[in-house]
Amino acid sequence: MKIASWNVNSVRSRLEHVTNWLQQNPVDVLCLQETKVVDADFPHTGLEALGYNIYIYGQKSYNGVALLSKKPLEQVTTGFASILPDIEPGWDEQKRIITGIIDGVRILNLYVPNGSEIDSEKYKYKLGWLNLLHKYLQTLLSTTPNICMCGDFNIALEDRDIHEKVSSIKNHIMSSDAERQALKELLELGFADAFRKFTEEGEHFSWWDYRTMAFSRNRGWRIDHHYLTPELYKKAISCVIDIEPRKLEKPSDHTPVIVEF
Amino acid sequence: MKIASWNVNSVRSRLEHVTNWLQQNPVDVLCLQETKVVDADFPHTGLEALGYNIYIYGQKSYNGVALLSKKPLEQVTTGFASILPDIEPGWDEQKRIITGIIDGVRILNLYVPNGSEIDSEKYKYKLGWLNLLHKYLQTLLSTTPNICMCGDFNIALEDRDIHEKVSSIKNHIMSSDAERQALKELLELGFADAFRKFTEEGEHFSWWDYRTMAFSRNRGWRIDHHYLTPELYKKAISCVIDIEPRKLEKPSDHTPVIVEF
DNA sequence: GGAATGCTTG
DNA sequence: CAAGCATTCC
Repeated sequence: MKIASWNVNSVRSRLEHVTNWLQQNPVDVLCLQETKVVDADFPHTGLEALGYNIYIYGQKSYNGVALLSKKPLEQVTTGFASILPDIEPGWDEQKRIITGIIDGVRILNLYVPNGSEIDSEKYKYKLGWLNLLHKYLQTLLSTTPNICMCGDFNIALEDRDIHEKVSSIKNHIMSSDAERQALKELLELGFADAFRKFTEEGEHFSWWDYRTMAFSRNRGWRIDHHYLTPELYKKAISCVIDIEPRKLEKPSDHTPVIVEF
Repeated sequence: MKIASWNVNSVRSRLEHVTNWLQQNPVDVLCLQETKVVDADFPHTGLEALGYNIYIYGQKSYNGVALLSKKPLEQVTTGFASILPDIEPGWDEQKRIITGIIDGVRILNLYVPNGSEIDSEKYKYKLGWLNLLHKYLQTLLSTTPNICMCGDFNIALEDRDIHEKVSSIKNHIMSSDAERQALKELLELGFADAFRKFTEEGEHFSWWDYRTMAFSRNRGWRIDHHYLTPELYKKAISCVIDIEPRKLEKPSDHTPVIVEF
């Protein structure tokens, strides 16, 4: 089974890239982030024509996630509150989580907040969001032990996940201690990085800023991840970053990552 | 010699259409209107690669005209004031006129004001502008008797230049009596419509509103013209509208018109 | 840098 | 409907 994750930075702007990529890469499930569209306006046509079932959780302008799956997914739920009914309302105003089950495997598609700048309000929101995700995962694990948690984490866990020029900067957003610590604590629930099962060296990235020719200089960050529970991690046979879509005209700033197990 | 006129509705948005069209249609001179760009930002590259000399008279956001010519043009001048130094300042704030000479023929490239609505301030500006153009032409004719005056006139001179659905409406902008009269008075200086030398029937248009599917219904207007002084008119061997560019993705609302003499 | 919104123009 | 602009976000 192949599960891909791709922050498309507007599914409507990227529709042709996504459909072309799926024709070349007919993965079982594609997890999209930053769809930036309300559900009523999601571009079903074209994706459904390729044989995908579509599950969406979107909003206007920002955020938004979607699951595309060849086989219908079971138990699709969106937001935190469906799993954690007692949380403060407001946490689901930003549409960032969608999950469903395929062949007994829970696919969890995340768009973790970016955080803007260290110590900003958005940074605090990011840490609070990750804290809530911790509880959310505990609940999920109690019923579905096999989870593929993937998406745009907006966190590079290690310095080798960041290009040389920036990996030395202390406390950059997406690599600050508090964010990394919060992510590590999630992973200690029993998740391992599929990409690092197969590739130890650095200079492999999934996101390059649009500015300052970051892509042509390969000044990127690996912030899109697939984290697998033990049984799935054991079964994983590959995890690759496909940088081709980043080379196209008007690309997303992210490129797809694909795990196979 | 082939002289084309094309209101491109932003030369930056239409750059690929223009370069592709010029490769298929290597005219001697291409007159562009509504370039919508300041001279510093005009996209020289690509057009110069096709072997064109570029003469521009642009402004931010609105209007703007340009001449592209295989051979260098002589005596290129822009605006009214270069020819009519005594006019009130202000008439050249909107960049709508550029002219130059090739093989003894003066090419005059115009973007006549649209006028918005009958009796509006913009309508009065249009009539004032045409009145000034009259004086401008008298001066030009005294030194260069062979003139190809072309561009977007924003006037359909006769009812056969407008699709059936609208040609009955009295006093529509672009076909009101005062505009037509102003244009006729210009032509009485000694200009004739190159297109009508070869084609008598209606239903030939050069502009279709983006709205209401005007192009697919062929609800257009013929408002882009080549008006020739007698000797050139005699020499004219064709004048055609090329509707192909209007069929492309993200087209201009106008399409090129080409005269050959 | 690119996509979103809301604005103005044609 | 499709340009432009200014603004916000990442």
